[in-house]
Amino acid sequence: MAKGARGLSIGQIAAAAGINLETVRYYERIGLMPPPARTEGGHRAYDPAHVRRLAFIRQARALGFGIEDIRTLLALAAPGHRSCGEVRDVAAAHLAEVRAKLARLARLERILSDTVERCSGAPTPACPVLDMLDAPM
Amino acid sequence: MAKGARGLSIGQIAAAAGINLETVRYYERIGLMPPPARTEGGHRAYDPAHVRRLAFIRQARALGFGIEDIRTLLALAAPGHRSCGEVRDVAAAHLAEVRAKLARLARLERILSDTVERCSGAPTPACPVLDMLDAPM
DNA sequence: CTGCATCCCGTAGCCACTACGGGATCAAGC
DNA sequence: GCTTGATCCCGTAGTGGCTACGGGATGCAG
Repeated sequence: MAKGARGLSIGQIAAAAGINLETVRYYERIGLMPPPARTEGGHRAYDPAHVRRLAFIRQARALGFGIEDIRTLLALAAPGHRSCGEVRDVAAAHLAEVRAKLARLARLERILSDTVERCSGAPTPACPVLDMLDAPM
Repeated sequence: MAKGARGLSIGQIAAAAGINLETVRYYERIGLMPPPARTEGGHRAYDPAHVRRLAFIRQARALGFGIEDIRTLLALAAPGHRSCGEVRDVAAAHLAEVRAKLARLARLERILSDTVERCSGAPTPACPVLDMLDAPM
């Protein structure tokens, strides 16, 4: 064996991908990361393909994709299977969810902001926040 | 006993407040709702004060307040303890969190929307979505 | 070869519910 | 009074996506 047979430790790929070490083990448990080779002593030994996959997962998580979506995306990203249409469908569905959450949060922001502002403003006798919570939407 | 000693069933207050029945029992388990009186057979018998409290909780949840915040708000809303300043602090802190989430979601929306749009547009050879997931932020 | 960093694994906790299941109780109709 | 069907009882487990903990085994530098 000349050299390259060693592989990266879990701590190393975790650091490389900017992911918590325990999260990497979690991804393996749920089948999102394939089980890597092991050293004689039982420690995980990863290769660069694992790092790329982990970076892909991190990126997808950062964009808010759920684990199941990522599972699908990883399958669709496999070489020879690059069906951009299906990928777009997954991304578009996720985008729709993001937009729904965005709209809901914007509504909340408006209500809370209005109410809190009224709180610091005019010297009303009652508490605007509590009033809002007592009144039905 | 003339009449009013009966009380509402859990199903009735749940429906009245628009909350899942099992959620009401959950709120009682975690101490957010006080334990109501019981019938001889052990069924919960609520009074109107419970309904008001539950409506308050529902409103606060709809505005995105967490359970611990609601616990605080309920204490601050107790008669004789109406300190609007503290209430405003809780609401303002929550508003800040909402704004942070909003900003993050807006970023995601922009990225996803740009990428998905590029997908349906020009006849590029590769998949823009997968490209984005492969590339670091 | 010693010492310390790292890694092993399983389990439990987080939040705010939701679901399930087998039995008890309630209210209304006859 | 009795039957029937709706409702309610309680405890437990599952959801998503991790994160934390603990006690022991390994890896590697000096």
